[in-house]
Amino acid sequence: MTSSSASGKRQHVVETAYVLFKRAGFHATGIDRIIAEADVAKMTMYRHFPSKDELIVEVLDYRAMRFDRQLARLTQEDVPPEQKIGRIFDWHGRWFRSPDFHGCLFAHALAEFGDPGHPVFKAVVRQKNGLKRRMRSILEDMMPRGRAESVAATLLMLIEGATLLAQMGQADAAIRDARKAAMGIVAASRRPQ
Amino acid sequence: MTSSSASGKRQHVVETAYVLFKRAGFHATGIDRIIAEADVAKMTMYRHFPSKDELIVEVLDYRAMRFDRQLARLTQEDVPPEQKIGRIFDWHGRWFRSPDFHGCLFAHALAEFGDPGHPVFKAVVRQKNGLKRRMRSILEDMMPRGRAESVAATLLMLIEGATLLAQMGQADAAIRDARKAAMGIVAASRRPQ
DNA sequence: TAGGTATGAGACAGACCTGTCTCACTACTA
DNA sequence: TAGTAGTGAGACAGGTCTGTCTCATACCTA
Repeated sequence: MTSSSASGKRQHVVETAYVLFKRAGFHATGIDRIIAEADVAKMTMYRHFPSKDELIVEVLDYRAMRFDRQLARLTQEDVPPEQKIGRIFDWHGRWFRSPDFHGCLFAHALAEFGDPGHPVFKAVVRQKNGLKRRMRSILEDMMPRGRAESVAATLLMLIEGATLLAQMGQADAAIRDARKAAMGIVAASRRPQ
Repeated sequence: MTSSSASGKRQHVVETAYVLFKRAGFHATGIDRIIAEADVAKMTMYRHFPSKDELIVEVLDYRAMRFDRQLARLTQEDVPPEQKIGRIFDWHGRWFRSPDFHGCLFAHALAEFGDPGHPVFKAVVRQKNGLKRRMRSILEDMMPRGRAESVAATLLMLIEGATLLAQMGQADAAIRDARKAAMGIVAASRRPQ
């Protein structure tokens, strides 16, 4: 990490904070810990982010962007909608089995910042709605708009629930059951009524 | 609250802590806040609970017990299994609409205590497995044991996902879609294959 | 060379954290 | 009446928290 890169330090702080927040949570991770791990001066951090809360929002937005990009790449290919949905669930299954899986950072953020007016809360809502919107647009190719919204919400619930069960050590069964239920719901909703 | 009741203070601390944890989270709620709200001396609290972590476990176990009791009462009547499952979802719907709903305290605890070896983590797993077990035993009256386990896990995921969406302000749509999906899955699994 | 920008290092403030300790008080019981 | 258990009030220790401040240093560019 050379100091010449325009905002190298800034991004490095975001990524370091992400890892720490993911492992230990938001309140339990102090600024001192973040700057020590990132090997950055405290003032460097505070010059880029006016407060810890804004750093948290930045971390969440950054991860949401990366997640959305992966999702887009995963579903851009010209395959049937069912298969696209299947790929989303498969992707989650691989995520659950990844070595540093600690549950959903956004769900955790919602747990620690439950005030709907808080910027962190809003960042979480943005991400979850983004995922739902993406699934809905896939489903709209095979069912009416209103039905697609309902089915997308249901799939989102299955994904969120599976993520929670995966964090409790039931990753394999969770993704299997969730995927099966999802495919069943999608198949049952095929065609305009 | 008379001081004569054997463990009146103890239970009062548990219930006060529950309200505060629910609203603000675990790390964000300090001991000082709890004893001030409960109007007890600090030593009174520390004589009953050796540490904050053990108080948290006590709060979770207490809430898990109350929840399980309500669930038992809700499903003891002699009605078809489908109807029992429907009642569980309806109960969650009412919970989502209750004035002081802040999401699932156990899911929040999992977010803040992600270490599988931590007593709080274990308390969460106990509660979630308890809910799953109860649904499984209902389902076993209408489908094979292995199928009941899978369906119960799926219903649990729907409930957890619906709770998260409800916290994000989509309570009505969430419980409607989750209930509908659940009833569909249960109906599709009826009879021993 | 001169100037501007980003950074490093760390002291510092003020608040809050968990947990311990002492001493006095109340209420009940033997 | 004497003793015991539970409690209240608050000081206290030692640590951590967020956020601010100063001063020195490195680097790039004009």
